[in-house]
Amino acid sequence: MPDVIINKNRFYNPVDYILRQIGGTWKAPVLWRLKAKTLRYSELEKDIPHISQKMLTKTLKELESDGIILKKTYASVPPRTEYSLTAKGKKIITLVATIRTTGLELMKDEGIDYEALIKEEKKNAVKK
Amino acid sequence: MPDVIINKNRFYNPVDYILRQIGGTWKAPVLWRLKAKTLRYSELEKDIPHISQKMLTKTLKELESDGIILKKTYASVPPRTEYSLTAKGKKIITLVATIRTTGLELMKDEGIDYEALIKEEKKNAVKK
DNA sequence: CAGTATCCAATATGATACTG
DNA sequence: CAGTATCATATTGGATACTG
Repeated sequence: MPDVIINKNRFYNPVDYILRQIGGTWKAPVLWRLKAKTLRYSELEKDIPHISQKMLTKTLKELESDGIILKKTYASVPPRTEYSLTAKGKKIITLVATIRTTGLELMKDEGIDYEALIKEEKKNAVKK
Repeated sequence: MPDVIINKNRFYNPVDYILRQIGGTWKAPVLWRLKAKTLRYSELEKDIPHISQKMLTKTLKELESDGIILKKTYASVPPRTEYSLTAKGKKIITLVATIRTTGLELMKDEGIDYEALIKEEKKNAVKK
């Protein structure tokens, strides 16, 4: 498999090319929440468990510079910023969904019904 | 999305669960070569560009401990070791193939025909 | 609200030398 | 042949304090 240079970056193969854009801990959680809607910085921060402010900022910057999300800033007071998927982002979210499905399957092989856990979580959130 | 603990490891979501097993630079290149055949350590090392001996060893260990590949050692002289995909590995290679396909598509969007590059490389290898 | 800046620990990767 | 061991660097991620 030959190397390829795209935008001054060297990739070893097509999987490398994808994983450098959506790999790591935080890309997928952000993209997943932007799947169907535009969200503000603070909404993403509130909705993604464990993410630090630094990692959210960094992740958003990289996704934007890779052309996967679009950032819109409104010069209101206080300032407002909204993030949404680009056309490329919409292609990529399909892949994320596939990875997620395989994850659910392999978890099931380990005896874990993850989607049931999500329902549980929602129920408890409502109770509160 | 709730956390999940599998084999003493905490995962944030199903994508995290998958990427911790096949993410990074070297998992996919190794798996891709084991897709249809059993290979020896030295064959993998020869066939994967840029990989260091240390990273190959580490990658093989992690894939084995995650139940994705099987290691067979033959006590001949000199010793021989063969690696192959497990049932779980075969499920995972399907996903790797999908990631690869998306990678090829996005590369094409950047104006790069990666599969043509592979053919070129093969031709040059034969000429030599 | 939407970030920067700084310090720190852990992990990923590479380079080189050595071994049962 | 199939690895270990060691040293070094870069990147990832967390914690905390600060800002237009």
